[in-house]
Amino acid sequence: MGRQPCCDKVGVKRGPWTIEEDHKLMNFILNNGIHCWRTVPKLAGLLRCGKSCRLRWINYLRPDLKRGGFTEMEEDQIIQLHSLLGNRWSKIASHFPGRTDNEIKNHWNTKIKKRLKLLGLDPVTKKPIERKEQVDDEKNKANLHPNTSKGYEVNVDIKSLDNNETKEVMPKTEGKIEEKENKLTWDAEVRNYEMQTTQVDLGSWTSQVNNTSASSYCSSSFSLDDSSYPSLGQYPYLQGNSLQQWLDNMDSFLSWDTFNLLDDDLSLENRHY
DNA sequence: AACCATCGCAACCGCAATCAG
DNA sequence: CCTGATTGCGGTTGCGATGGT
Repeated sequence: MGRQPCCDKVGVKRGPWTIEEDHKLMNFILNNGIHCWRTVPKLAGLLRCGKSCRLRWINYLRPDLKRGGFTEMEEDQIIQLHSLLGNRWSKIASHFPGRTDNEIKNHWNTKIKKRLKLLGLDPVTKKPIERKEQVDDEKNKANLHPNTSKGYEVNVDIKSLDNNETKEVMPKTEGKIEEKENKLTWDAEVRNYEMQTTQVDLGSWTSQVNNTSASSYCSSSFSLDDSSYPSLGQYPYLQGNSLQQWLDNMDSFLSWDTFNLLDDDLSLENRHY
């Protein structure tokens, strides 16, 4: 089945967002919630496509975003999760409240990969690079995975982490991971990892994510009249502040330190939008 | 000072998954 | 169940910032 473009690109603005546009989008979402991304730009008075609005909100405007560099602990956790999950950035990001998949992906590509290489480790296998090359040679000989030119994402090897036999992660370009067949094993694998992880209370985090009440403001299907949909009051750190106050602060929101300070005091709710 | 290379990150693109009629 | 619409995701690109020559 073919796919329509998300919007007709005629008359749709592209490129970097202006502060004015950000204000409009934020104002709209905080007042009305997200009913349907496709209608958001029209209702908010923006010449953007819904997809662009969604991305802007998720990656930049959401109040619960944690800005600032990744700590070494976070990096280590990303590396561990990546060895389990591969390039499934959204899954990885779900373990980092306030972080976006885009942010983690960028950080991985620009920093962590380099860091691992400096340590003489292959970013994918976390094994010494020499050994990886050997493996590649063997693959070439066997004429496997012609798409390796696509990059590192095709070689996720989590077998080395566990003796179970079913959790092989296939490259996306070769077809989607056999998620359904392997789902139970996969979930168990991730749970196992989470139980082993002591740096972050992943258990409570995932339970938050699974908690239906917590998911209420993350739902993408609510009506504009529905009191359960995301609104200003759903963001704990905004309670007590007027929308105008917050928007005023946003005049200088390129400096996100304000949010980071708030983040220190308030535990953030889950972040699936 | 001017130019070039590299880096970092926001934003875009296209596909797959999911939803709704 | 089928089909079209919408959302979510991961890969990639574009560009401003920064550093080096």
